[in-house]
Amino acid sequence: MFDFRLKVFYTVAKRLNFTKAAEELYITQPAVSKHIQELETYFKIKLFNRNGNKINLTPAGEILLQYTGQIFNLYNSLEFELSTLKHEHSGNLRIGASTTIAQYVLPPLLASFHKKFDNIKVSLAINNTEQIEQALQNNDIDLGLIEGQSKNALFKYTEFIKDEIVLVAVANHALAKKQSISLKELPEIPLLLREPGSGTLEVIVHALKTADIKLSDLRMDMQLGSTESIKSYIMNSNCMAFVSIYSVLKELKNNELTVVDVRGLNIERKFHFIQPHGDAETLSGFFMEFARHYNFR
Amino acid sequence: MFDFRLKVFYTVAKRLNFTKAAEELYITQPAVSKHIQELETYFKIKLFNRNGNKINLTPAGEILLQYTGQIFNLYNSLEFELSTLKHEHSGNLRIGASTTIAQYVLPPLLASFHKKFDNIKVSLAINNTEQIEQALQNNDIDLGLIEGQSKNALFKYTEFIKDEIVLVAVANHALAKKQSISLKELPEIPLLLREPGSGTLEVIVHALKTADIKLSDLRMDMQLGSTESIKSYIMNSNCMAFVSIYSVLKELKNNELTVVDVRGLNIERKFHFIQPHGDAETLSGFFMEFARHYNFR
DNA sequence: TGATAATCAATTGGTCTTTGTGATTTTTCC
DNA sequence: GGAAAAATCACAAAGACCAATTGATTATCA
Repeated sequence: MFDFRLKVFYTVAKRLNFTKAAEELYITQPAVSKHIQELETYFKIKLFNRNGNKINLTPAGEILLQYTGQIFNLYNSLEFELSTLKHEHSGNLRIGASTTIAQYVLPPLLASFHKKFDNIKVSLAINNTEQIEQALQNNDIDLGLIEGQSKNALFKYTEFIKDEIVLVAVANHALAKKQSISLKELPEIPLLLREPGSGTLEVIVHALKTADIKLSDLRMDMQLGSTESIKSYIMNSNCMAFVSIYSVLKELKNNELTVVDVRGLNIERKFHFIQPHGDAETLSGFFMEFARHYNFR
Repeated sequence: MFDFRLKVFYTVAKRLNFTKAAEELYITQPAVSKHIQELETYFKIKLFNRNGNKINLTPAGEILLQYTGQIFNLYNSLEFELSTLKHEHSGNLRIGASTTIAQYVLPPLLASFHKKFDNIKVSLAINNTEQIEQALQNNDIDLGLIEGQSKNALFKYTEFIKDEIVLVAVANHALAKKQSISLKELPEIPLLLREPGSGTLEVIVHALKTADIKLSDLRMDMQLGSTESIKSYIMNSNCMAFVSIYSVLKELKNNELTVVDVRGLNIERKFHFIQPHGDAETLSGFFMEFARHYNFR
C-alpha cells in the first residue's frame, strides 16, 4: 500500500484513538504518534486536538480526512483496473444495504459474484437508507442498495430491480384456492404488517391510499419487526401478510406459502443503487453490471 | 511530497526517459530504475516496454498514469485548501491560454493575482484551443482560457469576460474625427486583418456575414500573423484594422490609436474558462473567482 | 559498411536516512 | 492512586540513494 502515512492518519481519524489505530495497523503506538507528528510538521498545521485523554480532528484534519478518503478511492479503483487487465479481478467492495435487500436479494447474488470473482472481497453492512447515505458520505461504504428512492442530490441513483409487495398466506389457507380476492374483501382479512416507519409498510400505505383504503380500515392483527417473524407467524395461523416477493421466493417454491392476488391492487417499488457521484468507482460499476444481469429465479 | 514513487513514475511516464526523469527529480538514474521496478513488482505487471534504447508505456502504465494524474490533482487541491486555512494561499496553478488572452488580458490580471497571493505559483502556456484541450486531458494544465466556445462534453466551460472586436486607426487618421462610419463605407477602407485560421478573423467573418458582407468585399491590404504587427503597421499608415479591444487598451489611453465605430456592426465574443469537470480543482476555482472580480479598466 | 562513440537502463556494493520497536515518562481522567 | 493514553528516547532493522560499472542499443562517420 502506498502512502502508509496517510493510511495511518486515516485510521486514527476514523477511530480517534492512537492506540487502537496502532493495533489495527499492526504497528506500535509510538510509530503512530510519529507519523501524525510528521504529517503535522509537513503541513505546518495541527491535525488533531489533544484534549487531555481524548483527541478529535481539527478543521485541517477534517479536510485531510476528506481528501485521504478520495485518494484511497482512487487507489482502490486503480488496483481494480490493473487487476482486470491481468484478468484477475481483485479488489474490495463495501456494500451497504437495507434489510429486505440484504436478507433476501443479496445473498444469492453475492454468492454467485464471489464464485466468479473470488479475488474481490465484498463486505456487507445492513442499515436503513439514512444511515447508508451517511456511510457513503463518510466513505465507509462504496455502494448502497436501498428500497425507496430518496432523492438526495449528493448521490447518484440507479435502478436495480423491481420489487413487488404481495399478499401471502399459508399454503393450505382457506382463501388459497380462490387465488385472488377483491379489494372489498381485504378489510375482513386478519393481517400482519411490519412496524410503523419501515419502508415496506410505507409502500403498502401509499398503494392502499390510491385504492382509497386507509390503514385503519384493515383488520390489523399485529405489527412485527421483521419479515422473518411475519413469515413464521402466518405459517401457523390464518393471518395473511403483505411482504416483498423476494422474501418468500423459497417458501413459494416449497409450497409452504401462497400468493393471493388482490384484484385492483398492485404494490410495486424499485430497489436502487446509490453511489456518490463524481468518483470513478470502477468496482461498484462492475458489480452493478453483474447484478443487473443476474437471474433471481 | 507524498508518494514520491508515484511522482517518479509520473515523471518517467511523461518524459519517457529514465535518465531525464532522474535529472528532473534531482536523483540518480539507478534510483529511478529501482522505483519503477518496485512499482512493477508491487502491481505484478510491467509498466514500461523497454524496446532497446527506448521505453514506452504498457496499457497498465497508461492506466497508472491516468490515476497518478488524478491523485496529484487531489494532493494539489489538498495543499491549497490547507494553506487557505492558514491564510497562506499557496499552491500551483498551470494555466493555458490562447494568444490574445495570454498577451493582453492575463498579464495585468496575473500581476495583480500574484501581488495578492504571492505563495501561489502560476505558470502560463500559450496555445490554441485544440492544444489547450489536449493539455487539459493530459493533465498538463489545470485551467484553460480560450477565445471561442468550442463545446467538448469532456470539459466544463465557464464564461469569463466579453471581448469586442473594434475597428481602430491611428489617432490622427482622416476618419478619426468622424468617430463613426456606416457599413457602406467599410469596403473603401484599406484594412489589415489577421491570418486565415486565427480565431479573431473567424469572428470578424462571421459578424460581417450577418451584415451581408463578404470578406472579399473588403479592401484587404494585408494579412498579418500577430496583433502586435498589425498595431505597429497601422500606427504608420492610413490602414485600419479589426482587433480585440483588449489588445489596444494602452494605445487608446495614450491616444496613439482610436476606435472608429461601424454603425450596425457589433463584433463580440466571449472568453471562456475551460476545465476538466469532475475534479475538485479548488485553486482553479479560486483563480476564476478572482478573475471575475478583476477590473480591467 | 564496419568501427567507434554516445545513449540509456540495469546491476552492484556500500552509506546514510527513515521507520519501527521497546522501554519509559508525562499527562489526564476516574 | 491507578488506569489509560499520548509523547519521548535510544537503538535496531529496513529502505532509499549514490557512485561506479556493466551491458545493450543506437547513432556517427570514415
